[in-house]
Amino acid sequence: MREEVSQSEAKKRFVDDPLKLERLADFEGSDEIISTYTDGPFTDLCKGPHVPDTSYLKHFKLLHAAGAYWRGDERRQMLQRIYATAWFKQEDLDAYLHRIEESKRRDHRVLGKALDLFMFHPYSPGAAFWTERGTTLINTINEYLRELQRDDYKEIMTPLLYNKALWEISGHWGVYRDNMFLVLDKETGEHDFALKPMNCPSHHLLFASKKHSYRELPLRYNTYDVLHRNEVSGALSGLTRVRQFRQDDCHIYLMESQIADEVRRLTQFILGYYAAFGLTASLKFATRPAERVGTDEMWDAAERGLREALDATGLPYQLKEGDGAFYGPKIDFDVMDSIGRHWQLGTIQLDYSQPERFDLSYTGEDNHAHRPVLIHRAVSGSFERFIAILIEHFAGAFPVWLSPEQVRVLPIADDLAPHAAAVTAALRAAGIRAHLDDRSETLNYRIREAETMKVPYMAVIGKREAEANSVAIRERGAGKKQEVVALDAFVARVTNEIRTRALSTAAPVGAAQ
RNA sequence: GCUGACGUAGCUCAAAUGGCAGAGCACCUGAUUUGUAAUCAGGCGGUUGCGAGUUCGAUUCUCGCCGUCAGCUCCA
Repeated sequence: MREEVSQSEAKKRFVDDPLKLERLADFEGSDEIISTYTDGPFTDLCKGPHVPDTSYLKHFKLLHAAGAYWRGDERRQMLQRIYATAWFKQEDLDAYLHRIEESKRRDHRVLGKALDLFMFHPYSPGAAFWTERGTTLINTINEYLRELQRDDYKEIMTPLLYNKALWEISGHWGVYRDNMFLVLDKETGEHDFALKPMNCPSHHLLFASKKHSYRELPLRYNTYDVLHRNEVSGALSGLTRVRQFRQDDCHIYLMESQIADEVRRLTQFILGYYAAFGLTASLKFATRPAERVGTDEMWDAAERGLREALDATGLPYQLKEGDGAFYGPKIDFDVMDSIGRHWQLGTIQLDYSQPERFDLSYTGEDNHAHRPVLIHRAVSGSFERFIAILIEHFAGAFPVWLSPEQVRVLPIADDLAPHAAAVTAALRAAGIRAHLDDRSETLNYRIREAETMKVPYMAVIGKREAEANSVAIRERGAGKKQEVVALDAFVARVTNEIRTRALSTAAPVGAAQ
């Protein structure tokens, strides 16, 4: 039951509760309506709304308990917080719990170990070790990005370590030094160097190293360099929150008049990239935050430019007032995975500030120096986090083009191993990541292992197949349903799926006995 | 970083009230030659995360450190 009370009445009711009194004191003198809710013997101070009484909450489950700081301040006392979830219908509760279960089943930390993709070691907390299979996964994604960016982008590599003078120019030294890894310079005895936490300053140094004509713009530098951010230890979590990572980072130097066109291109580029993984994205437009650099005129121009560009794409987007970066407005890409979870991945950020700080310029048509506008762009965010999302999105069962191992060749008996080796070689020659498992284990054992490792295709080779130069294909998850096809046809089918980046395996290639 | 829980073989997990630490899988050896999700037998494998303290004795109790997890905070 809701009741609106006066300031003094509220104070009287919660006289034994110092925390509630503190909260009430915040409203002193304001016209905030103070409300309480009562259910049975329990009365709480709350803005609401609440359900009328707990009979509405028949379908609930307690989830977990944890400490939480009073008002989110780590210097304040810790309160016990109990998490629970409640739904109007049992089915809804079940569906929600099922989704939690499903998330657990797909946990990239568990699958990463089971599928032999990566590991962590206490000697380098927050930094992944990538196994051969995991490295293959990264490289495959990387190759795809390189292909997409081959024509219009200039891929560069810049140092990882910089003198603090650079970070003073960029402004990181003052505000973000605590989150940077500092390195001792033995000649000065000071921590004068730091590992880069982002790429932009180094890109600006390269840009500024020579004169640029307006004809070169937009100039797009992209990189996959390693970055380090010294996250607090308690924040680390699997691949989603790390200290060392790589971004598919890009900085675009351009004229104001080119913003709309560029943003449209970038948006299409990013959405197309997600689609290759079966991910759909929604767009968010974030405007000037309260704490920001630059003049209002600059922000007006930047927001107008970005907004017009966004409108020109014809795509729907959500407005997030005040959520922009301190140096400029941005478009964020919110991706939804196969079980309906949302992840913020890509971003397009307009920046008038850094070109100023780094005194960047290009020579215009009028033969005068002009300040370029800067766009920061990331597609996957970090590779580490993106791979974590992909692992959970696919539950480890990657489409063929992404799979670290695409085909496992299984001879039925030892005497077929030489032929199976030749088949493996033929698959590899066609650019297929194929492995031979000719251990003298039973066929069932080896099939089980290939299924467990989520290899998309098993090519079983018995006497009949060896004689006909065919393979008996078993598809991941398809059980006993096998299909015997000529080796050539199988090669054609797999290479085609790889080339087209098919998300699911193709329909049977038809008769090829 | 803060609060709490946890850390046992490569992995998943048992057990131990302070008194010789165990299984399955993996790995190795041998036998088996397999037609679509675990063949059989034997073997190897541990200062119970690290370091101190208490104790006749610590894997167990205490303290510190490292890491992981759940949250909080943070995320340029």
